Amino acid sequence: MGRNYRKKEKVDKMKELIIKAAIKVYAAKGMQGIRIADIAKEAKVSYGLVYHYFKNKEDVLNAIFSKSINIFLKAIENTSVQEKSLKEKLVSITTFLFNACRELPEFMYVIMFEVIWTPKFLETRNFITFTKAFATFEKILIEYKQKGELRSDVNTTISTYMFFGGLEMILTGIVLKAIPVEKEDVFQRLSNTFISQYVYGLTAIQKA
Amino acid sequence: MGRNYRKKEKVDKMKELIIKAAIKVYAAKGMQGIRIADIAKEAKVSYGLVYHYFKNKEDVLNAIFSKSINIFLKAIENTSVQEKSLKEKLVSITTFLFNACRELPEFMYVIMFEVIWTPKFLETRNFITFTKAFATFEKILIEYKQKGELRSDVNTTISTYMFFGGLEMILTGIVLKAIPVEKEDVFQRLSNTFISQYVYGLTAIQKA
Amino acid sequence: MGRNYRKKEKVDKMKELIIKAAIKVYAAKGMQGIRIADIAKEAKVSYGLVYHYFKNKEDVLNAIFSKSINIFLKAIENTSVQEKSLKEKLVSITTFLFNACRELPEFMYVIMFEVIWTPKFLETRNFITFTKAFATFEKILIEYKQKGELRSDVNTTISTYMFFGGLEMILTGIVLKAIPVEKEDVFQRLSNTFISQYVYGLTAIQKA
Amino acid sequence: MGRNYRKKEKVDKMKELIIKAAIKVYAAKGMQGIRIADIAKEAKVSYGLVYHYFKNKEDVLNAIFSKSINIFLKAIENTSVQEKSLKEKLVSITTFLFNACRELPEFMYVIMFEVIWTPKFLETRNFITFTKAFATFEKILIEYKQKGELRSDVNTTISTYMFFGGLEMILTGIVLKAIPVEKEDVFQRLSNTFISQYVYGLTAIQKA
DNA sequence: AATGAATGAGTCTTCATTCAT
DNA sequence: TATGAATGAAGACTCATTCAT
Repeated sequence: MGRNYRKKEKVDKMKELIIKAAIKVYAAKGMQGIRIADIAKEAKVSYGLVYHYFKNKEDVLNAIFSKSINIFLKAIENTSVQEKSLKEKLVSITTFLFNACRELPEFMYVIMFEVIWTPKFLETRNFITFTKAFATFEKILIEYKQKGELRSDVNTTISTYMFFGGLEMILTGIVLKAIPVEKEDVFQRLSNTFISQYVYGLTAIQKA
Repeated sequence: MGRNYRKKEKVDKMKELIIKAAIKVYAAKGMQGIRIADIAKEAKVSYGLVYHYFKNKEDVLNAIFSKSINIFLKAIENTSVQEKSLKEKLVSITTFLFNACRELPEFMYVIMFEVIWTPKFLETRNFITFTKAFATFEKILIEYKQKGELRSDVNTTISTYMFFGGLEMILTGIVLKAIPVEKEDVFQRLSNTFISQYVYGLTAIQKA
Repeated sequence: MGRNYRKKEKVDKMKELIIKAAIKVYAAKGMQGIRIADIAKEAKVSYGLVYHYFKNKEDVLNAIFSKSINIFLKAIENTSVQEKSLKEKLVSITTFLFNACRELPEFMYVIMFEVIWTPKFLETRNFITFTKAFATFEKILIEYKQKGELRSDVNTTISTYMFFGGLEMILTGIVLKAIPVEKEDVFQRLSNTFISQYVYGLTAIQKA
Repeated sequence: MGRNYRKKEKVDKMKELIIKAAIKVYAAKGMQGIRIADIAKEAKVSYGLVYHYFKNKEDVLNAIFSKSINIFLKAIENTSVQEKSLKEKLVSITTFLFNACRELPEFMYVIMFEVIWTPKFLETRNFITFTKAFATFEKILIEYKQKGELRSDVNTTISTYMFFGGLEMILTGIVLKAIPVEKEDVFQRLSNTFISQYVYGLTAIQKA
């Protein structure tokens, strides 16, 4: 049992190694450009070895996605269970993702870019995973709407899509350097600005 | 001259035919799956002919993008010159894109999905095209902010990204049927809901 | 009859035009690189027209060869019938080819380079044409050998091959600019040197 | 180290195998006709493997040339360092090439035919390689000319070109069976005849 | 476990040739 | 006669995947 445990640990470590390399390649070359040979090179193993740990290329791609999406899911799920005001929850998610964008840009790249929208992926459980994340978020909105803290005409589904869509686009802008981020504190300010705009939209009382 | 005119017309017609076919294939199979042979089949021409009108595969891909992105750009540019209230302008753009989504779903697919975010494209002028569209939109916001119609702490850049990000995500949801649209009038309602949420965010006076 | 004559004249003129263009392309790109489209472009006609005047590509290639080789053959045949000393005859041929090399470098290129040695051509009558040229030259040597003007151990076949081989290599050197020819008169000197070496050999001290 | 040595040995052996096959195909079909698929078939490997050992077709072609030309270069270089009379040196080179022609006809084919004269090759270092070979040979002539053993009006450059041009043409004639060689000893006689003609020229009665 | 040699299906791309106008 | 649009066979090249060592 101890031996098997060790073995499994080794396997996981190798898988991890390969996935990390794969994500790097992915971020650099995109869905089209990703090649098993490049992943192996990046991971400094032979490409034959990749097939020891993964069934085939699609299996690697799925692993990339799973690994990346989990960061994203964790951010939302952790938030939803903590007792906080709506704004605090949004700040929590947003901050998490902004930080991830700074610290794990490659992972964010994967989340934001192609994998998500590739037809192949849309047909599989990956899309379902994403849908779940959206649903988890929407539950938060629904809860606060029922409490009467949101305008009654807010459509929680639309608002959910706007949240992630807006956030994704901003993060994209940052990753692509279309939105410049010279200093560390700019992240904080961008995050605040985003949330203000979003929350006002949800809660505001129409100007008379 | 008349002859040359006719000829150019014919060439354009053929290019159009091939691009349309390419977009269909693209929407169906994605960036990875697109093959010259399929495009030719879809267009009901030989694949040799594709090379008569386009230099190579990348050239076709660029044409797909140009054609698609233009729909998007037109919507924004037309709007910016017309004299309307901010909300009217947003309605104009949004309505246009919602309609496009219904009437030309394949084009919208291309705009929203992979092409945009493929590393190759991000390196080229395509990203610049996008950036321009964003800048055009931001000008509208800046104008109204200067008129004092927006909250003073609105960051027009962030708001621009939120507009397109949110809109894109909703349209994506619709295209992927994650957001159901049974009846025609639902489009109108979704559009209104989106704009309300967005405009309140921009203009609202904080609840006391 | 007059009409047909005119017509034939026109056809020949067009064929000539195309062959000349073909030779240029050939000299520039070699056997591998030659394309009907390039020939047509060089001749400033449509590539469809090439097929009016030639059955197919091979037909054009054969025409290139025939046209080029004829220059070569003429030089030898004209010489052989004129009453001259051996050396005069050799001078005549050599001078002619040196001049051709200067005035029609592209034709010489074709003669000297690939066409001749391409397996396809070696199988056809082209090789025979060449063999005939050699035989014509050898007859001259045989004649003078019988007159006792050549050493008795001269092998006329070998000497024939040496003549054309040596001459070809020198012309090649000139065409490829490995042998520099700054001034016009260098041609004459090279020609003389070649013939001296051919007729008298290398050695300073003559056998008694 | 032992392992790496073995590995490199294996790689070289495979490259050798493929080049040999390529030369055979080349000799049979010429520059135009050579196809990776045929090389692979001839070598009894998959064509994918050819790309394992060579970057692309051109790389294979270059290898063919390098391999072939080396035989030729060795013959000249070895000769130049050995202390012998001029005639002995010429015999040495000639004999070597005549033997090569008999024993490795395909290599000789490559040396003599297309590769050398293909524009692509003429632009690259291949032509330089050839030029070097010629220069090496010319040095021998220069040396003997300075010793006063050659006629003072001998142009060593021209004589060099004549040597290789003549030799090449004879070997070509043999390879193409235009010069018949029924028995082994004919080679020797041809070789002697060639050298005599080269050294002593054609003429029976020497100029005083 | 690890390597990378070997395979070959899948695609892009070129270009000779045909044919409608 | 002249054009060039249209065709598709041919071949280079890539790369996921297998397998012997």
